Amino acid sequence: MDNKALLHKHGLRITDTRLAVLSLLQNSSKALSQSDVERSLPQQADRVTLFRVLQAFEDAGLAHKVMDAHGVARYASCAPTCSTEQHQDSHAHFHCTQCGDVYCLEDVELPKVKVPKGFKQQESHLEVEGRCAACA
Amino acid sequence: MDNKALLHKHGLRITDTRLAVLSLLQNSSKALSQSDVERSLPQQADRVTLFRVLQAFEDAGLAHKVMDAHGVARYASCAPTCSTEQHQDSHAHFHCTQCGDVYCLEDVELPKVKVPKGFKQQESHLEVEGRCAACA
DNA sequence: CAATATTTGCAACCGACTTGCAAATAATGC
DNA sequence: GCATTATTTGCAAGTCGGTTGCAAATATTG
Repeated sequence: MDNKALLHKHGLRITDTRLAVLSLLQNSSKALSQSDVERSLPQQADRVTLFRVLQAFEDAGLAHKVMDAHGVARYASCAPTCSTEQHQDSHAHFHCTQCGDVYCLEDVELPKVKVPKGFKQQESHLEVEGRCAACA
Repeated sequence: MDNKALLHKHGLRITDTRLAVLSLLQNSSKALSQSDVERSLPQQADRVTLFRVLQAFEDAGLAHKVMDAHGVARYASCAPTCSTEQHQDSHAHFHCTQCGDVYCLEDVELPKVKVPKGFKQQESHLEVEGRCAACA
């Protein structure tokens, strides 16, 4: 399925910016921040637009958001099984504490955890911190 | 050991603000953001001072920092075994995606993870997301 | 109590995030 | 293809957390 169909399937209108951001995410090995996207985008687009595009992707289940070590949001394209209702996101992430880059790691089996009474568990991920190859 | 001695042991001068922030962290079941601290502090203190106090605590191994679901730094007092060189922080945290509160969970055994060549692993923690009792 | 090193408060700045609103544009039906 | 409608975009502007430089206040030491 091409990306136009993918956008349509998730109820989003097809625009140049959305198509470009979507392929950017799909072709990246790392999770990208909004300013990463802004810098790498072939065309130029307003920051607010990029903010809303990424937000729309997350809401639509096209991307998920992960906070980097500096508290900045980064986005990575979702597995095809993600939907609006249920993000499939139980993998592990590596966070470089120096440059802030976030990498998806191989899937690992996460331990089950007890939460206090009344708490609702949704998803969980393992966060590994350290230095990436470039910063180590 | 009282908190004055604790500060001294970690190489920090004893000030009213530091003592107050330290007990605040020790008596909280949740990790506190800088503005949480500012609001809960019996005395008033400049936000820059609180920023630096929390930063000093982290550097000294008196508190650790964890990012909440909104990318805001939150601090929790360290186990007595923490030091400047090595934070003991392999437990799990619960992040409420609505109010942003962060709770420490019981210790769990974390799975070992392979990281790409050249990457240096430092610490890792399990992040469980969902809604806390108040928000669910 | 004096000398010194640290800590504090203030002003000020940065970057990420966010909203309201009007203009531009994609989708829909004819 | 064209008009209508609902969405998306860009701009202005504001919020908030994080951060630094510097001078005044304060803790420690002898």
